[in-house]
Amino acid sequence: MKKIMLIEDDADLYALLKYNLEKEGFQMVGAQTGKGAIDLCRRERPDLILLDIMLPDSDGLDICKGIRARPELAHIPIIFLTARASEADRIVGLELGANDYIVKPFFIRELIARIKIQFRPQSAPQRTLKSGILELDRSSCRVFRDGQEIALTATEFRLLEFLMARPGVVFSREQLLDAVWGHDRAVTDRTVDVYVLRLRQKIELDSTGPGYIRSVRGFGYSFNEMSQAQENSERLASA
Amino acid sequence: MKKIMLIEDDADLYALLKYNLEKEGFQMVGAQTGKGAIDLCRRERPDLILLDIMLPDSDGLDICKGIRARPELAHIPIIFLTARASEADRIVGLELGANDYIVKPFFIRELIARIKIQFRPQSAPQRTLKSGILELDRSSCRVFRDGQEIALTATEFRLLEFLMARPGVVFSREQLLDAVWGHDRAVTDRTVDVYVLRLRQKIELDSTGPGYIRSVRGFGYSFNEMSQAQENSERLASA
DNA sequence: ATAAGCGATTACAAAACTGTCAAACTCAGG
DNA sequence: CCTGAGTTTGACAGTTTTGTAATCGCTTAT
Repeated sequence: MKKIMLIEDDADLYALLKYNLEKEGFQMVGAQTGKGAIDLCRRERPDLILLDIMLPDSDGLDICKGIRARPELAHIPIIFLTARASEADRIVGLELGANDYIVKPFFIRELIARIKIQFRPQSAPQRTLKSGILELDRSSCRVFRDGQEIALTATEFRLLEFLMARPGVVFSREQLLDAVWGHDRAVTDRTVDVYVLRLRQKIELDSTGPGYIRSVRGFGYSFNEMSQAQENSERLASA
Repeated sequence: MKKIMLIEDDADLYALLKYNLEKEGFQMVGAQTGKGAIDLCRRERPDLILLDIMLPDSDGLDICKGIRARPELAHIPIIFLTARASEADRIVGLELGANDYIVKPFFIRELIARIKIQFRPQSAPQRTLKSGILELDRSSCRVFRDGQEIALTATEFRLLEFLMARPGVVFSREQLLDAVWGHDRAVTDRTVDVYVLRLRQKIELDSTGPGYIRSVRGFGYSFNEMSQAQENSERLASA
């Protein structure tokens, strides 16, 4: 459960937000004053801070700055809630390290949606390609079969990566040369055959039956799409 | 340099945004139509998408859904630009996976600030990086192996810092030059080899077997991810 | 059945890559 | 101005990777 710290001096708005956000499943802690907000933060370690800019005793912008300056708190997302709608106010707020800036009056449901965005795991760009027990990790340039690393050369890796990223699609030798070797390269298309062979020798479990790479007579090659059933049976075969 | 894709049918607004964002240092690509936006995305691989919701030929919400549905594009942040200001519209947009929702008319500078938020590294950089008995302290610019300080030069330190902060990820010599030496620097990529050599001489325990820095033939170098088991055995070996 | 066409396989020489070394260069401080 | 640490380049050798040609073997069409 996520813990949200709410710093807001208007008692009505404070209560309204507390009620609605608790109903949404958040754990709320907070203060109606800016004094000691950073210490409170250090004690409570909230997952997000909702911060009013105009507080009676201190400036929300200063609190934001203070939080961003402490390494142990700096990562906490901050959302400003404020009536200051001028361009300058917005820019300052956002450039001070806030993650969002919501102008009063606002819709509660929009606030909730924007809070959830902060908690949304921003999915990393697809790191790994998987098919059955075969796994290709783009960032580390490694390939695993059933958890065991398979050593591939750079060209082999790029070819496999290209095909695995587009399962089922058939590519001519020329297309593969363009994609993997580069448009300018002057390379015989028979070269592709050799690399497909080398890949097969390294990644296929056995030479009987259809494997990962499919030859399409007269057209080229493709990476075999695997149905769930096939994937399962293969996983068994390797065990 | 970050690449932004702008999909906006209003020619005036399109030109205005293109001009201002290019001035801000972003590389702009775009379309004034929603048709084929996803294909364009796949080709261009932008780092962020600015998306008008009301397009003459298609719905921005559908485009957003389509992008979130493709694994290779799903990670790209999307900011909606729209005149639809109703609560329902905002909620739908945000819950569809958009990262921000800006209502027209808006301030260009606010848009820029909100774009920069998307590019901001979300988690605070760690003060110290550790891997096995190797420890790098960013604030004091020092490196320790098993508590014992290792003297590194500034460039050696930056290279090690860059690699240690991204364990397992392979970088080409060119990427390393960009990151450690700076984009402008005119330096041969053989320089990287020499620094890797020197780093290895300084930080590796012995020259047998794989150490901290992995050479990936044909690609570049990476810092070896260490499993807990490896870390422990290494700690023993050094004791 | 036969020939033609195409993919699979093998072997080999050329090219590329990395680790290493030593020399040249830069630049700040004494 | 000299010195020395830090940086960069070029060269070299050992190894791996790469592309090609030649051959084999299967499939298809005649």
